[in-house]
Amino acid sequence: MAKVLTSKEENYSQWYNDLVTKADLAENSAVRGCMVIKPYGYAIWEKMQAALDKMFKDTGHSNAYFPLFIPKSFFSKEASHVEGFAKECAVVTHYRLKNDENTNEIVVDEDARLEEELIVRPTSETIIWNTYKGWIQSYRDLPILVNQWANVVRWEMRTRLFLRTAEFLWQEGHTAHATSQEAQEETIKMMNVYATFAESFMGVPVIKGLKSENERFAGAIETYCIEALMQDGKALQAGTSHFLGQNFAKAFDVKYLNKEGKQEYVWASSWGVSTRLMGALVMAHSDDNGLVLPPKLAPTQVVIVPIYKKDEQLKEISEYAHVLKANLEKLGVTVKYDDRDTHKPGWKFAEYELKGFPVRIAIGPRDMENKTVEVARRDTLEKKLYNQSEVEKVVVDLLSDIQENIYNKALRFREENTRTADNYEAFKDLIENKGGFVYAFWDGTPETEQKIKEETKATIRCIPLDTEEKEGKCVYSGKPAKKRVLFARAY
RNA sequence: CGGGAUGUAGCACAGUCCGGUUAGUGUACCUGCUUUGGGAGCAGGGGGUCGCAGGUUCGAAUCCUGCCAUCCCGACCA
Repeated sequence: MAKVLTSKEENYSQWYNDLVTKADLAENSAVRGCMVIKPYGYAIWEKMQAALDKMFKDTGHSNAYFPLFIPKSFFSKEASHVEGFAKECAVVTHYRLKNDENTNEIVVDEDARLEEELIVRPTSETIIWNTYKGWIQSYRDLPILVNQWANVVRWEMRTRLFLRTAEFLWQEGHTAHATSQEAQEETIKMMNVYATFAESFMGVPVIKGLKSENERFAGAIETYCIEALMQDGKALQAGTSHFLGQNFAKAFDVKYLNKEGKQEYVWASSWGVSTRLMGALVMAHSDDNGLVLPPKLAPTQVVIVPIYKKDEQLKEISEYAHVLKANLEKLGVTVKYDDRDTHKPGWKFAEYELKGFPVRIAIGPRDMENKTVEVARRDTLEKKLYNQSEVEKVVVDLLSDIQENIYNKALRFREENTRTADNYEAFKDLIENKGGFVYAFWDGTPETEQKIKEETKATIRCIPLDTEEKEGKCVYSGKPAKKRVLFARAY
């Protein structure tokens, strides 16, 4: 198992020191759990953004931007929504500072108190629906298919780097529809977009399903999700898509005139994924040598490292390396040629493995003599010699092979760690001693789910969409149950 | 906010129990020479409010009191 993100010591290891660091905001306060995303980490996020953004555009969505601040009154209009988020909100109360004459320190100017407090968005449903009210009059104005790339703040009691930070980057889609069916189709469509992204870009297999009532988004009728399994046997919610019904339309009085000339409330969906996905990427694929990035999301796919003793050797190698780099770039491959003289080849090998570069090409005097190069792949750490005449093709093929291989490896891991429990003793044993996903019958009540959570720390990750209904007995209560649901301990 | 642990150089730690030279090790950093096919070697060098405040003492990183912070486990959660 990879050493990443499993304990304190390892949390601060170099594994993700390249990606992120904790922000040192205050010496003496409750401010915690903020992260600085370093350039290399941000480059990965940009790759994710680009791929997701294209998928959103391809499904008819446009980007827009809404305010960071939400008036408290907007926030409290949807009852279960405000209840769900109330305990984790940052609140703006003042708009000015002043110099204190006595202490000569900068203090909050009490005269500049806001009449109505502003909430720093933990999610944007309220301010967006308040805005949609003005955009929608007729069925001709629908649907509205909008996405926003933004930061949000959730003042969690306990944070965890990448997975649950006080401030995080994400995208949130907010759509408005004329019919319930259309909104539900949108909800499922976006869940599928997320699943496709996770599997074909991140190389992380996911289970698609519905959240139980306990785990549902505050304000949603149904929450769809994708659940992934990390290498330490814990589950991670990787993305959610909510069918909001008419809850927000009613709260913000968003009605449209239908073809029959009748006023009707608008139907809604919202969906989001966050920088948590970077945590998923790290935890799903890393090994003891560091990150393993899927080629489709690696900021740089290939690194070329020259090996030389004399300057003339470097000059000769560099001439070839530049040609190789240009050839690969023509084929759409991103390449870095690292001819720094400040580090030795062995140091560079270790460094690029730590950073997860999918392919490394080493070229030395011996290669120049034999017209070969050494190609190493990150996922298996295999090294092979190839003729210089065939390298370009080899690399292109290798990149798609790596992409496929790391997905298959993660899929195999998930299959090996997915089990079924038919009684509570077996269930507890699996959760406690094996980890991973456990399928078990559930009677469908929140009470049972809560009891199981209290006793085992396992929660229902989702009610999977692709498993058949069949008669069974709840693993906890023994009452009749219709379906096996997916349990796991989760992040 | 409860339970536990920890705070010593950029990072990782030893020293604390049992007070006593100039606070140490690894790594990172700087200089020089030799090196370069898997994180080089040697020599020299810079870097410390020992978390903060108070107390005990001839003398405190070490003992006492208070405070602060961090991490892990819970409650909360993308």
